[in-house]
Amino acid sequence: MNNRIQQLRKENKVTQNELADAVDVTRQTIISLENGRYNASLLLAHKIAEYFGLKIEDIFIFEENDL
Amino acid sequence: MNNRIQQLRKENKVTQNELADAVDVTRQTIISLENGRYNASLLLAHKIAEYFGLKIEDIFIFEENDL
DNA sequence: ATAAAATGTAAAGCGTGCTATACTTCAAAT
DNA sequence: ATTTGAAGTATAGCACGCTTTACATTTTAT
Repeated sequence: MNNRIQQLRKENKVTQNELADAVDVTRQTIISLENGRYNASLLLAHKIAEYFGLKIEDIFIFEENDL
Repeated sequence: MNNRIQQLRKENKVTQNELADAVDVTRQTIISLENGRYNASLLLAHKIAEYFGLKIEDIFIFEENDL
């Protein structure tokens, strides 16, 4: 599963630290999400979507391989 | 976090088994989700939303307590 | 009333989301 | 040139999503 977190972060000029604090996780979690090491939990996905004022499906990209 | 899975399932006359098969998890997983024992993963939430033709946020209800 | 289908409970085990800590690399600013 | 901030890597450890198996209860249909 891919996501647009890094892109949105840069568009909004937000650092990993700021985003991490805003959604209440560590910076490592944001790094790992951006670099595709694992998927967000539903709750974290929701917090991130809310932070950017978007829907979950607008940020997280579900592909065939995710089946 | 609450969800409308059971409600949607009954409205659409779908059994737990049918839904479980459709989204490729076990029946126990559906039961546990409906009874609030844990939250779905982002991927499972997406599959369930897709199954019912809805957005994730239309099915999973995020509350203040989920902070 | 009885059989079958649907829903539920319990518990052990595995993989992964997330934390915590520590160290590294690169870019920007002074 | 050196400091500072932002981004990255690595690793050990805990919590939870999900599976598996087995059994119990409730609902539906005949």
